Amino acid sequence: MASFRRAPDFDRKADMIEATLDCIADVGIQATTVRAVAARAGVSNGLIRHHFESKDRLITAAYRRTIEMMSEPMLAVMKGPPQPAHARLAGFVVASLSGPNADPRLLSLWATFISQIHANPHFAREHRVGYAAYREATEELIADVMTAEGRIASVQERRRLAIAINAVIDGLWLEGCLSADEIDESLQISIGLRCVEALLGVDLPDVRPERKES
Amino acid sequence: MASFRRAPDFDRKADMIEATLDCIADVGIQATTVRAVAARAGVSNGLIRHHFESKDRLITAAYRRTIEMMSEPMLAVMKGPPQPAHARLAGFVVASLSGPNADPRLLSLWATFISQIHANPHFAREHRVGYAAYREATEELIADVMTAEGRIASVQERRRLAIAINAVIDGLWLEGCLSADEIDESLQISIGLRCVEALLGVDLPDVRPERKES
DNA sequence: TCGTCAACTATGCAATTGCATAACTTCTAT
DNA sequence: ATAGAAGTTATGCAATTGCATAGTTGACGA
Repeated sequence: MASFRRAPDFDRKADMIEATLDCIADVGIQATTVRAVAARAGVSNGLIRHHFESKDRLITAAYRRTIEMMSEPMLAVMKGPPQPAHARLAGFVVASLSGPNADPRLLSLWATFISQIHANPHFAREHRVGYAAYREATEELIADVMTAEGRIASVQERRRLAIAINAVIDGLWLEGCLSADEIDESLQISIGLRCVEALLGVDLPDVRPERKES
Repeated sequence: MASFRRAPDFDRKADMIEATLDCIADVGIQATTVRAVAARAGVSNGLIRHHFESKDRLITAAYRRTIEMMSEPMLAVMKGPPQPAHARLAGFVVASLSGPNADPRLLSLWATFISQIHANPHFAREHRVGYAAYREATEELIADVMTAEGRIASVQERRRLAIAINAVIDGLWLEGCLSADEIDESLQISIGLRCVEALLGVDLPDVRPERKES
């Protein structure tokens, strides 16, 4: 029979998940069949079934990976080098609206999963968990800024602000991805920063998006 | 053969589009087959093919209908009774975040189509046209407010503001629909109004969401 | 009344799809 | 070495799906 090479070092499961995401982003969820994913991953279709209990599990894994990608800016800010609170918040805004996050491909993926949230309990779970963590992190950022300002915000107030700020960032991200060819990225960023400043009643430092290492 | 009733009065094509939307919102785009739609519409599956050139056309028609629904608040404000500019803008914000627009079902539909925009040229077209009209209307609202304030905004400035305001509203809408059971609608509205005020540097009148006639 | 056209149903088919199964290959522990 | 476990391929099947086709029914003008 045909020969093959094993891939014990780099995880082939991750390859398949990546192929799934490519497939969904390129041709949509409907055309994302087990065979199509297998072809992209360069493996036989049987192998997918070997690594994933079912197609649904594969797609769910792809969703989890998407959430992971989208949470990266937040994680980078939270776990990065210590910074003043204001700079951290500004950095979060910038990272959310530029770099890998500003990719239309990511929007396609996100929209695909969001659209199925209420039709697929697995998705609903992944979403709930991911979003809660996201909002809590935002609340923490806000609380730090408030503390640095010498102000005190109640729990409700912090939550309200977190909702508002997340909404603004999400909306700008959405618009930026949807018309990536028309809308200037740095414009989105400055709008985002200005909105956050207005919502919190603070001044944020001018942060430039980091240049990616080539 | 089985008997049937003709429906010349009310448009059966619209019925099928509605059934398609129900189907997509309920069970997702993948489970939205011609047969499933036909069953929901209470017709034979052959009839769908009779009225629509292909399944793709049916889905595209459903997308157009969705855009139509989402544009309704804007249309209502633009074509409604004459109001002061500030009230019109406020009314637009409120209508966008409450009433039929705050329905999670609408989010599912929107996300479904958005996710396929770049995989389906028909969708891309529908989206581009619909969104351009939407942003232009927002720009008009903004220009009117500026005029009423005795201020003058350049074309670039108006466009920038329209992008920002649309982003804020979209983001709040998104968040509201995604966690409709956790987030208070009137809170979203007040956040939206406050953001718009901050972005434009104006005060908006306090507008309550209109009670729908029962 | 009757013919004719559009609305509508019923049925079938070729292609696709998720999944199962069996066979083969590589790796690793002993 | 060697056996067994795990990775991998190839193949097949039952179910589904979009679409085509043929036939049936109702509306309506002449």
